[in-house]
Amino acid sequence: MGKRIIFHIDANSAYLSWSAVAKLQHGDSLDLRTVPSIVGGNPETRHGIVLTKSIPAKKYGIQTGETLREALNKCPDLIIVPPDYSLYMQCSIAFGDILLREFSPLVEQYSIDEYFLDFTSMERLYVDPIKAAHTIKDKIRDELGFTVNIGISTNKLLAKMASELQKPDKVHTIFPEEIPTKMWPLPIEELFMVGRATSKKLRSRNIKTIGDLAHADPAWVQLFLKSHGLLVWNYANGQDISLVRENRRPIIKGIGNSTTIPFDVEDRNTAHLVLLSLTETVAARLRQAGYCARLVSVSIKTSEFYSCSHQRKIASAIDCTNAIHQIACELFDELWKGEPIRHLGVRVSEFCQNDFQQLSIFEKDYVKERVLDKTVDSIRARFGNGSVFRSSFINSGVRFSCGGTMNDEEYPMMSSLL
DNA sequence: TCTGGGGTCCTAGGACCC
DNA sequence: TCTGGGGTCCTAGGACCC
Repeated sequence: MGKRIIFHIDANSAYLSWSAVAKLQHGDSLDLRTVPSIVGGNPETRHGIVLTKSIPAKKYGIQTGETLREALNKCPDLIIVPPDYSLYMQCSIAFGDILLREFSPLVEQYSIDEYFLDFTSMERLYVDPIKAAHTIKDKIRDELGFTVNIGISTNKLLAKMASELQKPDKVHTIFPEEIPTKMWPLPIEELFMVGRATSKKLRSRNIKTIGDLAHADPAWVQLFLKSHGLLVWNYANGQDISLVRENRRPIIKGIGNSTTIPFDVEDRNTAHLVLLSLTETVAARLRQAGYCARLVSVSIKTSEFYSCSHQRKIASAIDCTNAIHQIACELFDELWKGEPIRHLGVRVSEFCQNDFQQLSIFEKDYVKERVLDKTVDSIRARFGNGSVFRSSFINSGVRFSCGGTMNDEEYPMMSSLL
C-alpha cells in the first residue's frame, strides 16, 4: 500500500458553536463563542454538568464534565445554555455533506462532531493537502458559520492527534518525521486512549510524556497494562493501520438507554415504570434497526453513586417492548437491594436479524405483541413520540419517554478504536 | 457535589464439559 | 476424590471514547 493522506476534521467546541450560530441566526447579537459560556444540563433535574465550554470559558479553568456549581465558582458571569440535540444532528449532517459532496467520496463519521477523510485519491486534484485543508476549513466556516480544526497525516491516529494541537480554526500536520517534535513532548494524557486510569499507572512509573512511553520497552508496558499497553505504545510511536471506512450502516453491537431520574426512586413500582419508559425507546430503536436481541441488561446507580448491573441471556431473541420490559423488571428485582435509586439503564445486545419466519415458533400472544409494537411505532413516527403512551404513566411523575433526547435518525457512533 | 448519556472493548472469575 | 488441565460460555465490572 502506498502512502496515504488522512484528514481528521473536528468541529471546535461543537455544541457551543452550534448553539451560538443558531442564536445569531435568530437575531441574537451576542456570539456565545466570544464570552465565557457553556452548554450544560439542568441541575433541577440532576443533569447539571458542563457538556461543552467556549474558549474564553476554558481560560477560567472550566472543564467538561464538572458541575455547573464548580463552573460558576470559577466564573460567576458564565453564560449557560441548554443543549439542543436535534440542532446538533442537523449541524453534524450539514458538516458531513460538505466533506462528502465537495472533497472526497471516502468520508467516515467518527462522532457527532468529527470526521475522517481519506485524501489519498484527491492528491492529483489539489496537489497540496495543506492548501486543500484550508479550503475545506474556510468553506465550512463560510457556509455553516462554525470553525473546525483539521489534522493531516499518513494515518488516522496521527491525523487525530494533529487536529487537537492548537484551536480554533487551524490546520496542523503531524507527519511521521514530525512525531518527535510535535507529539512526543506532549503530556501522556494527551495521547488518544490514555484516560485517567492509564495515565495514573504510567505516571506512577515515571512515564510523563508521550515520548517517554514511545521509548519504553513495549514488553514492560504490557506487564502492567496488558493488551491496552501495546495499543498505546503503538499510538505513542504513531503506529496505526486502521482504514477510513465509509459508514453506511455501521454495525451496531448494542442499544441502550439510561437516565438520571430527577428524584430518588425508593419503590419497586416506580422503578418498573422508569424501566418501561427506557425500554420503549430501546425496543423501538431495536425494531427500527431490524434486529432481535438475545441479551438484556439493567444497570442501577444508587443515590450514593454505587453502580451495579445484571444481565441475562434469553433463549429466543426478542424485539417486543413488553417482553424486554418484563425481563428488565425481573433483572431489576434480582439486583435491587432497596437503596434509593438515582439512575437506571436498560440495554440490549447480541443481535440477530428479525426478518426470519421464526415467528411461527412464538406463541400467538407474542405475534400479537409484535403487530401492536409495529403499529405504535408507525403512529409515533407520524405524530410524534407523545402521541401514544401507556396509561400507567399518567400522574406517575415519570415521563413516558426519557433518556437520550436524541432526535434519532441514526445517531453516528464511533467505536472506541479508530 | 447541584457529579450526563450514548457507545465499544477487555479481563477476571466461575460454571461446565471432556 | 484430598484428582489435573484445557476449552468455552457466561457474567460483572472497569477502561476508554465523544
